[in-house]
Amino acid sequence: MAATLLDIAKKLNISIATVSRALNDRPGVGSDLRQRVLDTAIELGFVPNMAARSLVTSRTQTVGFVIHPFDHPFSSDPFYFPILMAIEVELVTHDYHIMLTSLNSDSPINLRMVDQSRVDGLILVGPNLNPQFVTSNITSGFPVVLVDNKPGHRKANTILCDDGGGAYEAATHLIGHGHTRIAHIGGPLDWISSRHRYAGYCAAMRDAGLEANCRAVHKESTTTATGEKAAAELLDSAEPPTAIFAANDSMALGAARAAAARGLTIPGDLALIGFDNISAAEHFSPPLTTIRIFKEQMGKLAARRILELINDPGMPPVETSVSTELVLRQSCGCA
Amino acid sequence: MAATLLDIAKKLNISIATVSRALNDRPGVGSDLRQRVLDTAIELGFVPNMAARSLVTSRTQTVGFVIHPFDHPFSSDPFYFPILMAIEVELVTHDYHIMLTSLNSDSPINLRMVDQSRVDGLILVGPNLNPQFVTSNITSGFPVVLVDNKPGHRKANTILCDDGGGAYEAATHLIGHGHTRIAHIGGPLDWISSRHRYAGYCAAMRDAGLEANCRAVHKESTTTATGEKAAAELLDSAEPPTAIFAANDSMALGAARAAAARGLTIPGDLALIGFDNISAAEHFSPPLTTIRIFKEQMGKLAARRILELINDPGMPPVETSVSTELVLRQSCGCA
DNA sequence: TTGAAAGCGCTAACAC
DNA sequence: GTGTTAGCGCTTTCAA
Repeated sequence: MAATLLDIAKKLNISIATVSRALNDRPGVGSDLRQRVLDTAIELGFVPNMAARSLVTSRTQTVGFVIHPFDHPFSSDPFYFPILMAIEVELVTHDYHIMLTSLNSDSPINLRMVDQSRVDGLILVGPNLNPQFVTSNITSGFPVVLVDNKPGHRKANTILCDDGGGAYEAATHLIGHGHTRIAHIGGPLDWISSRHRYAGYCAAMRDAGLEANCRAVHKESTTTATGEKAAAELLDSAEPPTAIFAANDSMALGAARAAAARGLTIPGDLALIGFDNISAAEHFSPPLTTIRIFKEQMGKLAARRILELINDPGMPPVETSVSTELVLRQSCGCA
Repeated sequence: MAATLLDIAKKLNISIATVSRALNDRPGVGSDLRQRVLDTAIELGFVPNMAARSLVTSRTQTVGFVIHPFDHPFSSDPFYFPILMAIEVELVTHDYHIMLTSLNSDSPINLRMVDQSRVDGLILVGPNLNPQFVTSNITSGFPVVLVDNKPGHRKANTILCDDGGGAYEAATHLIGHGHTRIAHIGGPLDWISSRHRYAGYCAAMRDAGLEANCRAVHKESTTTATGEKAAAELLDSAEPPTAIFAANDSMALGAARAAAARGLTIPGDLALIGFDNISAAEHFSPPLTTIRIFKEQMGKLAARRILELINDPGMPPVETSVSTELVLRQSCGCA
C-alpha cells in the first residue's frame, strides 16, 4: 500500500496537519521539522492520493481533451495528434494530466468528465464539434480553450493558425509565378479554417487585381477523393485554371490526380499549392509546395492558456493566431 | 454546485445509504423507492463525484495510455494515434476514461499517474519504452497491456499485429513476381516488430530456396532518410537487388528516392513493398504496395483486455496477434 | 509553531 | 428493506 500522511506523521510523532503543511510548502512549520518531513516522505515513497486531495480541493490536476470522431477517422494523417502530444508535454511540466474523450454530434451536451469533476478545464479541438456544445461550454464559466475552432461572434479563448495569412501567401506566390487564372478548392465553409483560407485567397486575388478571376469550389469534406472531384470540375470547365490553391494537402493530391488523368503535368500545365505540410506532400512527385502549420506551437499555447484560466477563471478571453510558413517545393513551379 | 447523495436523501426523507444502493443497482431497496430515487437523481441532475467514489473504492474508471516521445515526434504519420482513438472509443462504452502520458528514457520508472492512484490499469504502447519500466510494470501485478511491444521471455498481455506473417506474405509476393535477389531494409532489431518482419522475410526466402540470397540492412531509425541510405548501400553493391521489402512505408519511400537518383524505375528496375499502409503510400507514384495493419482492431482489443484485467487481475497473460493484409498496388510489379 | 478536529462525497459494514 | 456509522486520505479552519 502507498504511504499516507499518517504514516509520515506517526514515524515523526507529529500530526498529519503539520505533515500536510510541510509537504505543500505552506507557512507554519519549523524549517528543521519541515526538512525531516520531506526526508521521511521520500524515504517512505510518499505520493499524495489524488482522489483524497481532489475531494477536498475540488482540483484534479487534469484537463480534458475533446475531439470529434470525424477529425480522427482512423486516418493515417491525423492532424490533431501532434497538437495533443504537444499539449501533454507542456502540461506534464506543470504536474497536470490530460484526459481524452471523443465526442460526436449525438453525444449529450454535458461531458461526463466535467460532471464527474474529473477535469479542471477543457481543450476543445477541431471544427466539427457540436456548436451548441462549444457555446454551452464557453459560456459556463468553466475554463475552456478552443483549438482550430471559434464560435460565431462570441469571444472565447482560441488557438488558431494564421489560415488567412497562409492562404494569402500561397495565392500570392502563385500570382508571382505569373498565373492569373488561379482557382481555389476549399473545405466546408462552416469551418473557421476554411473560411479564413478562402478569405486569404480572395484577398490576394483582389490585391493583384485578379478579383474577376476568382473561382472557388467548396465541398463537404477535404479528402483526396473530394479534391480530385473538385479539380475535375475546374479543369473540365470552359476556362480551366492554370493554378490551384487547395485548402489542404490531401485535396491538393487529389487535384494532382485529376490533372494526371487529363494528361496535364505539374507544375507545367497546372501549378499546385496545398496547406498543412503532411508527410505525403514531401514524398509526392513533384514534391508539393504547401503551407506549414506549427502544430506543436499551437498545442503548447493551448496548454499554457488553459493553465492560466484554471488559476484565474476570470481572465478575459484571448484569441491567439500562430503564424504559418510557405514551404517551397516543386508543384508550384519553383525549381 | 452539483447535487450530492445527501440532496437526494433529504428530498426523499431517506438515508444516503439507500440512495447509494439504489443508484448503484445494489439489492436491498424496495423497487418503488428505488424508482423514486432514480427519478429525483435525474431531476436534480445528480452525477456521482468520482473523487469521493475513488477514495473509498480505490477505483478510478480510468486507464493510462503510455507512449514514448520518439513514437510521436510531432511526425505527420503518427502510427499510434488511430490505436489511441480506438481504445478511447471502446473504453468510453464501459464508462472508462483514458489518461495520456508520454514517457522517455529519463523518466522515473514509477509513473506518477499510478502512484497517485489515478488509473486502474495501463496500456503501454510502442517498442521504445524503457524495458526496465515495462518489466517492472508487468511484474507488479498492476493490470498492464502492451501494444506493439513484448518483453524478453516474460509472458505478458500483448497486442501485436502479425508482423511475421505480413512480412512473409510481402516477400513471397515479390518472389511470385519472379525476383530472386530480394533485399530487406529492416528497423532496429530491439523492436519486436522489426525482428518479426525480418524473420518473416527470411522464412519466405528460405521456403523458396533463396536462402543464400538473403540480404538485410538494419538501421537505428525507420525514417525516409534512413530508407534512402539503406537502399543506396544495397543498390550500389556488387550484386544489387531487383526487389526490396522495407519494414515500413517511410523507408520504402526513401528507397524509391535512392532508386530514382540512380535512374532506376519502379517497379521495372526495382520492385518495392512497404509495411503499414500510411496515406503517402496510396498517393505515391507509383502507388506503393504494402502491408496493412488493422490499428483500430488492435486498439479495440487492447481496451477490452485491460478491462478484463482490471476486473480480474489474476488472469493469465494472453498474447494477441492481429492479422495483416497485403495491399496490392503498383510498386511491386502488379498492374 | 503545532495539534485537534471537521468534513469533502461516497461506499460498505453492521444494526435494526 | 432501511438507517446509522465508520472511514477512504487529504486540506483547512480553529485552538492552543
